[in-house]
Amino acid sequence: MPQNTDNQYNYQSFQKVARFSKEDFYKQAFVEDCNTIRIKKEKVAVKNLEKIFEATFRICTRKGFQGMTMRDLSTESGLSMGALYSYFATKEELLNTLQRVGNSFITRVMEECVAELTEPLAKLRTILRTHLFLSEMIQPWFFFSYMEAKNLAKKERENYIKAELSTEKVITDILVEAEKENLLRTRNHQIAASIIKAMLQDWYLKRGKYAKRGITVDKYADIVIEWVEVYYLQTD
Amino acid sequence: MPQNTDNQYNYQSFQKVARFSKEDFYKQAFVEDCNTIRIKKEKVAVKNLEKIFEATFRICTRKGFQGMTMRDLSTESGLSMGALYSYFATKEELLNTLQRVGNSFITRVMEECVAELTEPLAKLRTILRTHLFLSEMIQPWFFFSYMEAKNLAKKERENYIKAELSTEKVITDILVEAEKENLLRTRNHQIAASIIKAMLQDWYLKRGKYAKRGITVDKYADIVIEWVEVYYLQTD
DNA sequence: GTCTATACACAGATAGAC
DNA sequence: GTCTATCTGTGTATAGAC
Repeated sequence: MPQNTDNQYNYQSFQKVARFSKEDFYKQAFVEDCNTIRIKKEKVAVKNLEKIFEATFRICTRKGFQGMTMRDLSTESGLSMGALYSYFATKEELLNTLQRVGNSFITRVMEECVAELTEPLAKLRTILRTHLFLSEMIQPWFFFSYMEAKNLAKKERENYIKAELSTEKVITDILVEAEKENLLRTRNHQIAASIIKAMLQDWYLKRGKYAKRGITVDKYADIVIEWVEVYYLQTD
Repeated sequence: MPQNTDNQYNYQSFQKVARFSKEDFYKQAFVEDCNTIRIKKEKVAVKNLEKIFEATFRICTRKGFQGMTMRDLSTESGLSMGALYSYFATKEELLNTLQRVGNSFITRVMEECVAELTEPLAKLRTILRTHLFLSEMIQPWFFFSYMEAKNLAKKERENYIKAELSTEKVITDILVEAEKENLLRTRNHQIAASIIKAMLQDWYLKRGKYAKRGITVDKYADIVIEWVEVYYLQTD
């Protein structure tokens, strides 16, 4: 992971220095599911999983998972109906796989990003930036995951909620820690964390709007951090 | 409309003093669509529209509009399949109607709420509170509208986006006006408005979370306004 | 104005050839 | 490992009785 001594930590360095990329996402999908996937050649499977996932995101952005038919997916991915079903048992299974793979990918990256940091404010800034950079890198996944969470089966939906709250908890904990070291004002940190979370989510939910206005992810990160700092560093 | 000389403006007074309520929502739906609705007795129609809309919200919160079948809707609303189809021509038409009615209702209320106010900061606070109170009163509609916007036909989807941006524009304009009168710091008001919009949306998108934590809409309004004021009134 | 019964299109899923 | 052809259930929508 990058040594995030702050200023030089931007989206470009995140992509370069980090030990992961979009491709790892699909490789991880294969490794996690290779027992249920009928195709055994890793190279073939990873390539097709990428086609399937990307096609799913494209279609679902327009009409949602329930609105996507397997024939849509077949056309858009370039695989036949039969081929599709050798990568997952049912349509619902595809949804579960997508959610699970994304969540474990994100959890891993978020944990790695602050592993070497100790100073609370640096940690806070890094967490916020990393979350935004991640949601920039795999925006379609974040959007999809948010929009389709309600269609998950019970067990998988619980996982989703756990992951949601865990991000918020990470932020809350850092805020509490920073206040203890007198680096921040006294505030209701849990509430603040959920407001901050809302700002982070807006990035991947309204990606098109920000793109149209020429706001890059680095710019947006600066904006969020500015709001947080003004809120927490303001002197009366 | 209430004379919103601020402090006493809360959710209770919003409901009491305002010239509208949840019931008006359904009445408006009938008036707007009475030419396509085959049922001519207003009392019957309004009562059934309420059943249909409420059932739609309940089902779609769980499985989305595409996931809802007409049989689901028939069961949940207590009307037969045949009866349902005398209120709208197709399933898609139901979606369009819901979006349209909600949008015009909201537009009307938001315009009325600041009609008698001139002081920019009072206007700002009132706009923010009113938006939150509205999304509290018809939360299921806000949630539904946000989640299903992508399923709309072209024309109706354009309307949705227009309405979205219009809220943001109203906030931006007030911020610009307030800065001109030296009531606020110089900031990028359009960006600020979109951050504020994200906070407002979080209320209806994460209603359950806030309820679980005992945060009322009045409390949440105070929180949002605090963030905005700290951001805009802070002195260097 | 509301119901039941039904048409018929299209969805998810699979078998078996290549 | 991938394809085409096909089965079967379920979806939207309507006709016509009450």
